[in-house]
Amino acid sequence: MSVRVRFAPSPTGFLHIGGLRTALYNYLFAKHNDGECILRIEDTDQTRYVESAEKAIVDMCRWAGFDFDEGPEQGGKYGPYRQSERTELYQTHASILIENGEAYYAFDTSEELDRMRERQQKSGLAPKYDRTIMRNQTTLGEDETSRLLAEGEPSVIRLKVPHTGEIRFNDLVRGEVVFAARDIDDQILLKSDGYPTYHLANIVDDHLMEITHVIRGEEWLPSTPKHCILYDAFGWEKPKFAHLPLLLNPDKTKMSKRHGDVFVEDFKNKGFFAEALVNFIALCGWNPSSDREIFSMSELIEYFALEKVNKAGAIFDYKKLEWMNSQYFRSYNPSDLAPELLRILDQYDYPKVSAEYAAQVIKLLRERINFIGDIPTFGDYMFVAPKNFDEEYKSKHWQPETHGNIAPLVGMFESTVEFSHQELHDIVHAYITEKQLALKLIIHPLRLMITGKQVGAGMFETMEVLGKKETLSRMTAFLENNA
RNA sequence: GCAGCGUUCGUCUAGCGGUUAGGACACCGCCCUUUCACGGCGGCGGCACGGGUUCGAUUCCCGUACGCUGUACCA
Repeated sequence: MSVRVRFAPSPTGFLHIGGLRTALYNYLFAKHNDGECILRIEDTDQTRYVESAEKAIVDMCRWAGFDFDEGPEQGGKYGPYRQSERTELYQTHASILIENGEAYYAFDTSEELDRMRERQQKSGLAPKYDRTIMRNQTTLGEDETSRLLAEGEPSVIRLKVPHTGEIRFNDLVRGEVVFAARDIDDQILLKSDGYPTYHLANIVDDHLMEITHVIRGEEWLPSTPKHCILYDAFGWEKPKFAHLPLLLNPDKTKMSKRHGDVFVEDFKNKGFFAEALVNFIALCGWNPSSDREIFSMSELIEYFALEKVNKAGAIFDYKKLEWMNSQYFRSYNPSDLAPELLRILDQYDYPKVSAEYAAQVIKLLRERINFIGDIPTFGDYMFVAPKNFDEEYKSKHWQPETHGNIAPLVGMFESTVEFSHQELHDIVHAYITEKQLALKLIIHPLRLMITGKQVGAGMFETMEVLGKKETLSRMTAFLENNA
């Protein structure tokens, strides 16, 4: 049987980075096994529904470099892929459970439930629906239940959990997991608004869509026994389960907005490359037992194995992500990145530059920064002549005799043919040899005059990219006004 | 509270009874050098604790501690 997995997000907002990792692991597992990865939208909570969320989720997965084989957009023979379009399915399946005696109607109001939980907590008991004292099919009897239903009394359908023995299942990440049946709650399956809860919808859909492996976050581990009971109640075969470790904040709590960026959009906007982000989150909780850090998507697919997924949660190390981004930054062809730099440059007041020039600037500066988006600020002087000059740098390297040492160079640079870094290098070295000067007496003043800053790429390379005209104009202007 | 899960350098991790406990990020130092980086070299730094099992435990078992998640007519 072919592998079929699903990513089943709830469309309540932007895609969380942890959600992206869950989706990615599902995708990697599916592709590693030549199987299908399905997108299913779990929009059964009307109160939390966000219109644009579904598109945002799909867009971010595409940006990250993967897509789904079936889903609301692609379609497929197991559709529809939005749970809100499958409500009848859940209702008929809930009815089957009622008829089998595996589920029952309940009429309790939320106030009554609150009071029940309060009482239980006061007496030190775990809050749990007490089937024997509440207003439901078992306490009210069949006649009364039918009467209330006929009258349109608001009702829900609850799972009749067999409260003896234990529920055990094998988790592909954690091994055998055991729960005592007595601790499992009579979960609501169908809400009074007619929509299913996650638990019912999830099981019905996974079964009908022939999902073979349920790969989801660890937060679902405690409700998995309920799902097992449901599969049994329907008489269905269970899929294999794999619960992924959580992505954590630095304080080890579940990664959340309080501690900074958590949405994929945030990382995209911040300027991270999709490949770097994917590479990084793939390695948060999984490792192919290698000393390598950099993996392409196809390599991730090739090596991915659920057996190698870690059990413990992983703190999201932003610094390491930045490092990884810098690795990708340096590996790309500058020309391919030029259009993106041009787009970023549009937000600044600099004169327009060509794509070729942009590529040269990328090549020149990328080893010094982590983000392509840092270029306009770190390398502002590549786009506009400096207005301010680093005071500390100037006082350190511009001495009374510096003007005299530098001035002759203007003419020499003027007479170059190519203005290449090699040519500039040769000229300067010949000059300092003849004048018996240390290179630093020339190179730092040049950097100051031309860039205004004390940090940057190699000076001759910088001058070459800037070009003869611009370089000389900055030098003469500085000599006249600031020296 | 109850339940489940988890615990190797600060962080991500390798390890699946015998290793000088390996790599990466971060940090520190040195080298290179035209500043800053990159790169190279080196350093710092870890098996939560206590019992077993075993000739031998980071590794297997049981406790303890700590942490996390769950405990909704949310997913």
